[in-house]
Amino acid sequence: MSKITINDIAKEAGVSKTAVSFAFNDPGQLATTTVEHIHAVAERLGYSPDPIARSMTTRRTNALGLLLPQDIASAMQNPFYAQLIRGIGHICNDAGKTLMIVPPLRGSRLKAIPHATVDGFIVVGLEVDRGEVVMLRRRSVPFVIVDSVAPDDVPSVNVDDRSGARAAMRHVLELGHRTIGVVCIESGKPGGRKEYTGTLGERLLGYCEALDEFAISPDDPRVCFVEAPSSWQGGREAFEALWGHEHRPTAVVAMSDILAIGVLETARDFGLTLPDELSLVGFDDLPDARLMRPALTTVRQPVEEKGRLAAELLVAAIDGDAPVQHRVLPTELIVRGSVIQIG
Amino acid sequence: MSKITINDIAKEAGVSKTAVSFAFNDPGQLATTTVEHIHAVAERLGYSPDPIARSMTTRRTNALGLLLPQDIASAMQNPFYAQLIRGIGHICNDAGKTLMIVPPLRGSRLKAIPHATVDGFIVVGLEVDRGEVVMLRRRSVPFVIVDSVAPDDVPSVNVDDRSGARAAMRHVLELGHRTIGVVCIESGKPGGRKEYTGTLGERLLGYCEALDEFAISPDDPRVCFVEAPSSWQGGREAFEALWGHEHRPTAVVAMSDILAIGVLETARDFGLTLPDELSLVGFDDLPDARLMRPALTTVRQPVEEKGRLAAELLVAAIDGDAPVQHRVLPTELIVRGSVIQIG
DNA sequence: TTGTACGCGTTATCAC
DNA sequence: GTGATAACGCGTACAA
Repeated sequence: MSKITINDIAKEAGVSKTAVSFAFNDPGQLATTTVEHIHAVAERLGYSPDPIARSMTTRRTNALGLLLPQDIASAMQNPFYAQLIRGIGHICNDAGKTLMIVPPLRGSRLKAIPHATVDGFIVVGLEVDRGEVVMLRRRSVPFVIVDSVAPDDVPSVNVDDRSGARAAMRHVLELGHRTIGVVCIESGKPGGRKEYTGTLGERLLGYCEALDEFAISPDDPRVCFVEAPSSWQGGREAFEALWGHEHRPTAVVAMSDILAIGVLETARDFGLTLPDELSLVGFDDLPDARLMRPALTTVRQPVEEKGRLAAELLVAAIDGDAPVQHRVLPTELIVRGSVIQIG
Repeated sequence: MSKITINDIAKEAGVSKTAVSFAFNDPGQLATTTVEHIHAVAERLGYSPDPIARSMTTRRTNALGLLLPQDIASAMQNPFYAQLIRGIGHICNDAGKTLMIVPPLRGSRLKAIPHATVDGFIVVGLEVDRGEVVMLRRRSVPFVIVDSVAPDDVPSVNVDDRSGARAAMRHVLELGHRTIGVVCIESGKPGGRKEYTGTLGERLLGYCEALDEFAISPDDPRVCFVEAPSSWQGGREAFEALWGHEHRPTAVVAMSDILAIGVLETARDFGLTLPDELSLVGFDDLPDARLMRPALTTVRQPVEEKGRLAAELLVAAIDGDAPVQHRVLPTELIVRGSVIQIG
């Protein structure tokens, strides 16, 4: 029994394809008895309209795409994405959409873009070369950029990373720390942190501004920058690098909570007691941050709100009524127990 | 500048549609110069093949569907899904697939199934009535069932919930606890836990078997069952219910870690010290379980492996070479610090 | 209610 | 060996 199509139903019910279509999509156009008859036949034969064929003419899939910068497994390890997806999910729910997670295809986002059957994309972690933007334009589907500066005609959602980062570093400095490890998120680009742009650049700038307020140069030997992928494992690597460094830090400032968590766990493995022997501040305010012991002092960014807003803008763009918006959401330092006064 | 189609390219390049199609999909069929010419034109005009039109003929979307029992936002609050998705993600990565998250549409999974443009579904949290199975058959796409008993001809992945649950309850009993709160996952069905089937039923059975080993009836007044949705919030409700109960438990056994976490946090809000004043055991072994203080004693189920396996089976089914498999993965009690000896 | 054109590619089959 | 012609997939939309 191969696939039942609308033709099978039309034939069996003795009506036209159009009638069958109406019976499912706009029953008001047909006599009640006809509708019932068609439904009965469809039921009996086990007919279900092919969603692809439908999309072909409606030009709609009712799916939003989330274009990831990395494979799904890595992304899902980072609670940031779970939260972002939650935000997007609220809108999917309201708007009756599904969510397609689109990872790079054979290592390339450019390859992934042309294949996804979605009505539009939410793009996170845009790289500096921005080939994606070109490719997305080519697809001629709407898209929304998250956590990167966007072209004027492309909606975007960002947070005030710089202020948040500045507040985090300032807090550490105010509590007397001067030997500080800074864990940066690896950009994947050559040039390292000198070439940071977008979110990473803003956070780095914020850190440096705070250091500057305390008359500390980023090149001061007591301030040690390391880079690591934003993951638990990355945090482990970062701690190991910092701990092997000439000046062991009294405080670690991390660009993400997941990094901070990795640092914390590894520090513990090394026999350290926190926060007594090492202070720690993160960025993101994941749900875990509140649960950890010590509870993590961190910078809250409204990740869920970010997802929600991005999805809203995307749905609006898909529906056509889209005054392009560039939104910047606030960040906030959340002081918990992971940074102590010293000196 | 409306949408560029294959016809535009063919016309502009002075070739047939076929040639353009070949240039993209099977360049070997064409002379090198022709291919280059076509690519140049496509580049200049900004052509990108429409994935829907392509799917129309290939009958492939290269998307796996994950059919959720609840809306995306709720699901993503539960780390179980993040982990499951990680597992699926590994296979998506290897097989070059995307992952479509399909929540109920207007409250109904049955409505969601016909609309998703996917090559197959992974179905979690199947309800007892199983209308989904009928609808999925109608769609005539392959599907794999996770965490429910499946028809013989449908692949499935389950874990040995009963043994795990039995081990958890036995552990609590062995350490001397006799006044016990059991937090069950709400099935959403009338009849409550008496009507549990599948995963929930197995876990409940496991608990009861362990109680039986200690000659305790499930109806013993010292054993108090409550039901709550499997979420942080559900854990809160559960604790409040248990704490208002006549016999305040010395130990709480929860059907999921996320419930246990909610219980723990709420207990803390009530001023309790854990594990001294309340022992706690979960189920799942989420990453958080290890991080919490006290670290959570729980039953590990290989969630990620479950996702991976389900995706593997689905991909195999899609590709047609599918000897139907019913897999049951093992569970294991992980003893950490959240249950103490009493009496 | 129906007939029919149409959407946008893919893939035989066929001609040069 | 290269490339074109035309049928096909499965619904929807518009005129009749």
